Amino acid sequence: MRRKVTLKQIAKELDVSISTVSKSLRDSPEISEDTRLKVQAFAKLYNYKPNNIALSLKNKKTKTIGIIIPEIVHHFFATVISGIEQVANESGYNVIVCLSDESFDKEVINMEMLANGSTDGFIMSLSKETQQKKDFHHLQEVINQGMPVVLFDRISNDIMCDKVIIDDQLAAYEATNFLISKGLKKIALLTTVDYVSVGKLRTDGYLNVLLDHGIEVDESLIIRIEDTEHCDEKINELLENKTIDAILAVNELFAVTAIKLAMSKGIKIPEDLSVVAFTDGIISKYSTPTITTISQNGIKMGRKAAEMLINRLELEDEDDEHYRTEIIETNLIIRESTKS
Amino acid sequence: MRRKVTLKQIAKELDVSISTVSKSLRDSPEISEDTRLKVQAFAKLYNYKPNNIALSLKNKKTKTIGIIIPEIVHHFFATVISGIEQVANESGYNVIVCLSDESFDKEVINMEMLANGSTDGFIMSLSKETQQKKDFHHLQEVINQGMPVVLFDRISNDIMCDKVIIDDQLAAYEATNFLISKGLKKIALLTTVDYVSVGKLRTDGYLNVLLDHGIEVDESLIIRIEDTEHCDEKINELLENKTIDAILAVNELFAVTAIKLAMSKGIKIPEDLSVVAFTDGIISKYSTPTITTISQNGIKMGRKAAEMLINRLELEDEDDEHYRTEIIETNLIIRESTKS
DNA sequence: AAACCTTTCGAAAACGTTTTCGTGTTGAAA
DNA sequence: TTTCAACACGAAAACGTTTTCGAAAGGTTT
Repeated sequence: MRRKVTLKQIAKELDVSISTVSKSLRDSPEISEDTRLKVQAFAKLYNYKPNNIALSLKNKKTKTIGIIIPEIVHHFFATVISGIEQVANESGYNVIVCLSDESFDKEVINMEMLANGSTDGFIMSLSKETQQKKDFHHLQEVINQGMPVVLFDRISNDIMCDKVIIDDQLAAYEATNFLISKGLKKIALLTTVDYVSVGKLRTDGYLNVLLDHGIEVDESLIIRIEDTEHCDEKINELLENKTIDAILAVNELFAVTAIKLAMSKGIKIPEDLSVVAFTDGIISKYSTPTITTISQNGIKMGRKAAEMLINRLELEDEDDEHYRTEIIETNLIIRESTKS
Repeated sequence: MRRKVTLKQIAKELDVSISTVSKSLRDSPEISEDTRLKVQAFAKLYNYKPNNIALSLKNKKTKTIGIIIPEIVHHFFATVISGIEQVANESGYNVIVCLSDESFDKEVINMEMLANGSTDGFIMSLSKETQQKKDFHHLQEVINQGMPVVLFDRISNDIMCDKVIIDDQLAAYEATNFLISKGLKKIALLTTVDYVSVGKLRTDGYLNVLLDHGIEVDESLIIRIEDTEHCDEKINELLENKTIDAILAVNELFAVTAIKLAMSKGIKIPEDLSVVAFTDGIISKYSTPTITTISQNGIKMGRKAAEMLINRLELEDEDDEHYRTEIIETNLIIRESTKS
């Protein structure tokens, strides 16, 4: 068990000062070639690598990005992390991941843990509970301390910081418009409860397009699903009591569940019922039929978020109070679940 | 912008020494109640929290676990991280995630980065390239330095450390046995190239069960798929040239692809062809038909790995050279893709 | 020989903690 | 009054770096 070697140990071995060793390894011109080479050779032999913690303490920079997301077992969030990690890696940053499990308290705890020196900044997506409570003091605190924060997907307009989102409202509008253009009129919406920011926006887009086409909104076609447990039940209710042409679902799970239930009732997809879902993930690509989706490029979202954060970290301009909101374009990926 | 307050600042404000402040906050009996309360009140007012980096440097412990996995956009790995994070969180540890992208070099770089003080130990799953090259010097180095390492899923017997796996061979044996018990004989195997440890083991299990039942092994029924690009092609070839009863696939993707291709050829599942897949993920649960799988509980695997690592970290027994290999039980989840 | 410059190195501070040890003050016991 | 313990606090080291500044040694210029 050969423990890591430090500058001090090298200095002692070679009978020089710590400063000399440090300078030698950083190729300082202050040091004669003789000693420089000697030190470098010795350091290489013992595989010296500077201690990151000591560097962090000295430089007041950790080269680490904190990511706080509701959950990781969710394809979209996994792709975002992947995107973040890509550009973080390119710039010599590490990422430390914390999960809030959709809990406000866990979000706060994690944030406070990481804020005490562990990271240089945050990239996060708000938990459901946080969005519901509208309590953002933990974010505000961190921002006030001068740590940059980038929010993505589940954001809040109450927080002044950089953001990266998709235009949920527009995407919902266009997707619904696509269905209407196929001659479909009775379009149901499977969405979440309104306090989830993206659910609300997608619902708004759906409502707007109906309005613009002079289609009367039938509130009973809008199903707000709180938790996935009651998903089946509520969708069943819809399918049995209403005759509908099409479904817009705010996520893959709602869509695939609806398709399965419909097919089991003898409803043909897409002949009798067209389905479009948000979030282009694994399920849509591999289910039968494959599902037409609104792509929500998580990789790109993660990359952009990381770029914005690192940009702010490297810019020592301190307080550039000009926050940006980047919008990642979506596009409709047409597959088998919609009429052609 | 109110920066974080330090002991030194509090000491200056209150006109006491740094030590007094530190001791007061840690409720040391050395300090009089007067000053103790005064300091604590002041600290609370300014929301003092000790700096993690400074603590790490002092204690030579970071309370951070390094996770290095091939990729995160993969349901199984995401669940493992989730499991790790659960117990890490319970014990006050953070996790820092690095992705190797199946590349040996990235694995080495990430490991060296984290090994220089950033983490107390590692939990990892080897990249394909690493398993192919059989070069584990980076792992050995870290272990020699006294940092504990726990390998999961993609492991190597050449490395002496704690491990947590499923019994791939047994699971493959039992799954194939299940197919045979349904009267199926011509069972194809969709597997990976042999250097992927789990692929090899699953193949072995498949071979053993055929041997035990006196079924002749038809090498042309064993399809070794290197990259997912040629997946379709190779499976098509199999379906067209051979008549088979059943398929055992070493992952969900191979299984769902095979099912789709088979159905497009008019082959009925499960009447004409039964399919069993390794890794119980999202796809199997939501595809049509749903797929019978061998559950590989990622959460449990992650939890166990984290427990083993933290155990070693907290045990200051130093070198307990007695390494364990934990086996997570699997079970067959029977769904629609197999005959009943 | 005096003054000065260059080269080469070391001492020390700094980052923010914790902890050991020393020390001054007070009160009580001798 | 002296002695001693208890109490309350501060100085300093330590963790591992980097960097500023000072200084010794040697050589060069007047």
